[in-house]
Amino acid sequence: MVNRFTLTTPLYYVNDKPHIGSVYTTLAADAIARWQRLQGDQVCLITGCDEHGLKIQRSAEAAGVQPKDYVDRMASHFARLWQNIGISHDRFVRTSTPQHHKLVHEFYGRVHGNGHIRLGQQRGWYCVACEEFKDGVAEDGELRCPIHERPLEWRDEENLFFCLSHFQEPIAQLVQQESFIGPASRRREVQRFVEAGLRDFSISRVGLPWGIPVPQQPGHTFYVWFDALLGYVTALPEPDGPHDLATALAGGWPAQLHLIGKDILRFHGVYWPAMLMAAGLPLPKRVFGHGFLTREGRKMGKTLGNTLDPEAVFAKVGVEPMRWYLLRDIQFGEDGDIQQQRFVDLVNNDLANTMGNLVNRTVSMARRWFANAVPPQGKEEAPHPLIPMAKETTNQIRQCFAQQNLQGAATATLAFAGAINGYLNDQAPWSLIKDPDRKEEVAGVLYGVLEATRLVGVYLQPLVPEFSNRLLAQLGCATLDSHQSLSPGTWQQLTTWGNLPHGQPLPAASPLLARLELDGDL
RNA sequence: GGCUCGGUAGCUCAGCUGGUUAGAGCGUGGGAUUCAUAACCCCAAGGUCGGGAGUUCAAGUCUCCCCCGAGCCA
Repeated sequence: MVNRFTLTTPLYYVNDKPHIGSVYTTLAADAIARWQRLQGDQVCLITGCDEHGLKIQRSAEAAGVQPKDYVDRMASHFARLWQNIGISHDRFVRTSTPQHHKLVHEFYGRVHGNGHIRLGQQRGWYCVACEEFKDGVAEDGELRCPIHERPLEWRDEENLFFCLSHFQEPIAQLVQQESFIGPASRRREVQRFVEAGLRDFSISRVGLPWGIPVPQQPGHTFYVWFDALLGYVTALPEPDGPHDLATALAGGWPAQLHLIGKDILRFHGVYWPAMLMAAGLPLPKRVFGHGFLTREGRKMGKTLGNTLDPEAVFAKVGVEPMRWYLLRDIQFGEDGDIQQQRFVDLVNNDLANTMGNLVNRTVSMARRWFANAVPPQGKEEAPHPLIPMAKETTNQIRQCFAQQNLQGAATATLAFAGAINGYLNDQAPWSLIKDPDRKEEVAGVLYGVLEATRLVGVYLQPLVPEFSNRLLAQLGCATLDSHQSLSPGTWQQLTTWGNLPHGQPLPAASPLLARLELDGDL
């Protein structure tokens, strides 16, 4: 019985091309997905695009194209980027597809049938950029959205409302569970929001053609959020199979994990589970809201002109260095600052020096003194001194991934590599080898170091898969494909000491990663 | 205005239920070494733990007030 693990990134709003924040979420999700596959889980990593709403309709108008053409183009930017940087998603869902429409209708039918939809009047100031009604902004006569600093638009229209208030109690209980919202610091915020009392929210708009029509309500289309969240479910059925709720549910629902930015925590931690309750569907197990990225201490934004264009960054420094930097240096969940100098320092220190050079020096010695192959283990008088730390590291990494602590997994691996380097220096096989009588001892030392290094390569697979595979290949080992599920138990085997066969040929050493020399800005 | 989370070495941060000389990584300075990608290893300098008051035998760690930053809600 295989374990299923469905996880999602947000469905990115295609108002614009992908930005570094979306890349960050997606890289993290990819790392977790790869980890679960390595554990033998049947993983479904869902990403995609959210393509409806007034903002998109207007962007399309501004660009002088039909909304559908506009979103097609934007969605292709996302799809291509994920392809280019090796994201291992299993589904790429788009909310403007007929399959999605069908599912939204079916879902709405259930919620409506269960008595959680009512008609009401929505009056107020609306921010198109947020796609939300704002209240309490009319203090100084300046009717601007506090977030977008754009003028608000007055609305007075008949809307359908989702009766969020029906779920006050169950939602309060849900967000009280420690495991439901992570990290803990953000759970409290949501709790307070719920305690303040849940109010029904409108789920339809009138006069907005670019949206999914509401059944039996001519002129109404669904509010983007109501339709977008359902994309997670739409994504599940096989692309060429039937698209209905039953199939979707059987295909991996509920999700184990929704990975999102902290800005949309409320939608995922409150509105979404209530919607699912209203339809009588199972709830996701966990919602994790990570922090935002700044650059050199400042918010990134078009007005400041300090945004990082993902395509340009990856073209300049490659995927794996940026991936390592983001996952290793930023505590997942907290805000993080991208600093160019630190990026270069860490990539060079960690990837090129500590780990890359470790492989390089080790393989060189083994090849030189042991006929281009892995030496024998030598006399087995006592267990190898690196074994306890190897076991400890294996455990740490498992615990870290279970809590979305990607930084912890990265630094545990790094610490192990550091210990191997230290051990190597203490043993100084390059000195021992000068005494022909001690060659067997040297063999033991080098075998242990090569084997420990192999473990480093295995540990790195979910974090930096390409680098990991170059490392493993340098040791003559089979590479890993973390785009596919391993059979259960394989990870256990991979992380068992002694897996490296002696006599295995070692290819000539070449640097795993060249040190970065950045001139100019990222 | 209410609430939440932060303010610890130059930088990014660890420090659980209060208890020996406050830790790590990066950066900086020095040493050692040559197997290796001027890499690796070792050592050192550097902090009145935002400010103030209090509780306690003892506070970065608890209480109160204030200042600064980020955010949520009004």
